[in-house]
Amino acid sequence: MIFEEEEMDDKDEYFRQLYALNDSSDEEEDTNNAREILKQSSRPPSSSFSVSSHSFSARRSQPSKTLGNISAIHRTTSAPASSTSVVRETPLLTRKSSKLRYDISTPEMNQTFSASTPPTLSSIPAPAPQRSVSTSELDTGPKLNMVPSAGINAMLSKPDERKKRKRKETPVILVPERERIFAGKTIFFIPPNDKHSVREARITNAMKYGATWTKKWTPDITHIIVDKEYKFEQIMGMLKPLMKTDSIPQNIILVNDKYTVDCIRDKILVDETQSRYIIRRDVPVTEEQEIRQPAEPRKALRIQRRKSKKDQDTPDDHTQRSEASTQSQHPQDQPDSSPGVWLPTTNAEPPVIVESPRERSPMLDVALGEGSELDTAIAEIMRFGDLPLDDDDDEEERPSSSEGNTDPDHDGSSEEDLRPRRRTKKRKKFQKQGDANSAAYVCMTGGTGITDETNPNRHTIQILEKMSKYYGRMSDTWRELSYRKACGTLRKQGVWICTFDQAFELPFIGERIATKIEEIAITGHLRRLDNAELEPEDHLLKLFLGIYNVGPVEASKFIRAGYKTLDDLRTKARLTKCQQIGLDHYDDFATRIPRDQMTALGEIVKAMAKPIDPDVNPIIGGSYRRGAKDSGDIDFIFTKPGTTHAHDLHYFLSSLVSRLTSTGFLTCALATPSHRRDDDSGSKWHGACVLPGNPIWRRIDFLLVPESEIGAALIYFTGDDIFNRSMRLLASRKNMRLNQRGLYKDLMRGPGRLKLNEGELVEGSDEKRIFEILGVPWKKPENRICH
DNA sequence: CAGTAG
DNA sequence: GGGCCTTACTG
DNA sequence: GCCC
Repeated sequence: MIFEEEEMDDKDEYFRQLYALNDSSDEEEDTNNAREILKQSSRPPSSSFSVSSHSFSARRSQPSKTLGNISAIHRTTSAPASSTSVVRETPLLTRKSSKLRYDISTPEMNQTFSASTPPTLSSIPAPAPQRSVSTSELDTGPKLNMVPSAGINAMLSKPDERKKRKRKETPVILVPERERIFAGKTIFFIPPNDKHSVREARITNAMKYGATWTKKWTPDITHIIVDKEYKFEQIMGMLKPLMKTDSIPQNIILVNDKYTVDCIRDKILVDETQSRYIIRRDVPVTEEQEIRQPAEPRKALRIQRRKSKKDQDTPDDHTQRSEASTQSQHPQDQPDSSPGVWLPTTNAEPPVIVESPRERSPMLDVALGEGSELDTAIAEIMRFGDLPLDDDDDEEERPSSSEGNTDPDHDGSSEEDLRPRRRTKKRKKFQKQGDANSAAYVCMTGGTGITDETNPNRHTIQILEKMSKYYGRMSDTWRELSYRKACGTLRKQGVWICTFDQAFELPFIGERIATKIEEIAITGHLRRLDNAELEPEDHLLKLFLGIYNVGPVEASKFIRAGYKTLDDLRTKARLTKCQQIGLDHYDDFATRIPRDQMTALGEIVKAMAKPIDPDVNPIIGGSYRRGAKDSGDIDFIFTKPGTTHAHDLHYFLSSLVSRLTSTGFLTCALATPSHRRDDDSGSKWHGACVLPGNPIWRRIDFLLVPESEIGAALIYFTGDDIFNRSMRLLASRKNMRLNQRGLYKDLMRGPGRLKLNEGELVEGSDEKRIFEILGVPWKKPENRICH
């Protein structure tokens, strides 16, 4: 499988070509594709909600930090396995190892990659690239075809420009032609991506042995290889929309993930009808039974938990109920119409797992360390798969796993295995010190810089965000908050979260949201939301809430008053001045500001500020500082060296406002420091502005910040608000207080965190110091996106 | 004070 | 069972 | 809704 010495020169180019192929099938595409599949499933397989990956929870619930799990890796690496000694799984191990910078025992591979593997951080997508994914792109998505040797030879003859492309994938090295057992075979993997390290290895291996890997449904598919956690019904739910038939064509071999491994081991296309390759069916359960068919005792607790609380909801219990009812579908609803053809033995018992040591279990654990470690860790996990592939044999590895613990918490390791599931895990994993559990503070982990465009969970996030907004409209503050936090968690995941178990393990995702995540992953949408947005009042609420200075209370009043349109409000409703403006420019304020316009607005203000006081330093905060590609409004922070009070800058603000107003840049004032309290509190100015040549009014905020408070102010006005709130909560748990002016210590709080004194100012001017003092790993603005 | 916004 | 950020401004 |  390794090239001869004389071929080495060409190898780089060969790799380059392969990389090109791999790259083109990167991230967004395959996850998108995967989702497309699910999305097209008009009706989720009834069993879908009972599918869970036990293996996953099993592995995930182990407290060890996989990234630090050296021993496990080595063990696997050095244990060639009895039954699987065949295939060289080295690519996987090598890949992991190189990423993790562990030395491993595969010299030739090492030499190939250790030097060229880019630093982990470089694999984080740039914050702002706007890579839009079009469906056409998907449809025409390149297909990896490693088969034609002529093409390969052609590739091999271009040794130049080898450095142009960054290597990010393990190259596929074809075995000698006669050994290519999969030559001419086109394989469709489920899930149709290589985001999971083990699946990736499987795909790579298959390609090494001549397979063509396709991510989209094509007529020439010969094999479908399914990850073992998928049940038959679930697969059919995914495939039917693709195939446009109710059954899998007879010429297609559908088998589980053992198949390719065995084929490669035996160097032959093994008999696919063996029971060990059969995709399991869901064991039918009665309605009364737990939806998630417990297959392991470990699950018992969760089941109990799921059953337990049937809510004390007030605002939306009707929908809650409907939601619950829709969930209890019966697996047997699912028509057994599914084809028997490809299933050699219908309803065969799940094959006994014979295999033992396979590829090492993927490192799915979100090792959320702290400090710079965090980003590295996140970068690491981003490469790994989205689904558990291993189970069964994971258990044994556990003890050793817990030793290679890179996590900051060294305490309480005793309880880990006793504590069932995530209680243990979440706490262990994120806990940092006694008083402040990091899991509760998003600010500890921040964002990853994974952009919306490339995030494998972006579709889920979109829907959950809609849920959040829906609850916001319903004035259900806390559910709104919960959903936003859950979105923040998902946003940080580099892998597609598509099962309940996966989701449930994550911070801020409880059973209810986890259930929804799975539903979204499988069906592509959320019935709860579909219903919610059908509510007639919701439409109006959404409409009225779009008005600046109209919140849930006002909007509800409008609705109760019988207003149906914005025109109704214009003509009939009594509005405040600000609301009037908000209404007049309803569409304007709803329009996002592209980043280049943000910059342009910034230049105008800066140009105006300069002559007033060249020492004043204008900073654009908000989402712009976080690197957003567009923003809802523009925030300016004005600070000046030597200042200690906002008052020191009042002259500047009034001059600036007056000048900008006279040029027509500022179009109105919405909230300005009225000196009703004549302390120097008036430090902010809200209004609207226009970019010359553009009629759209934009919301603009000015904030005066003395130099002594600039650090705290930057934090505050950079946000995002979830990040801020979490940071402040963390501060308060440490008997401190964080606001836009500074970080204060020795704060006394009474019952209900009631503030008893002001506390003593510890830091206000240095943004990083505030992070430090709070024990929060420094986050660049673009990594503070938490909602 | 409630409501809204940041 | 209770907390869930904190401050500023408006009317 | 999640977390303690």
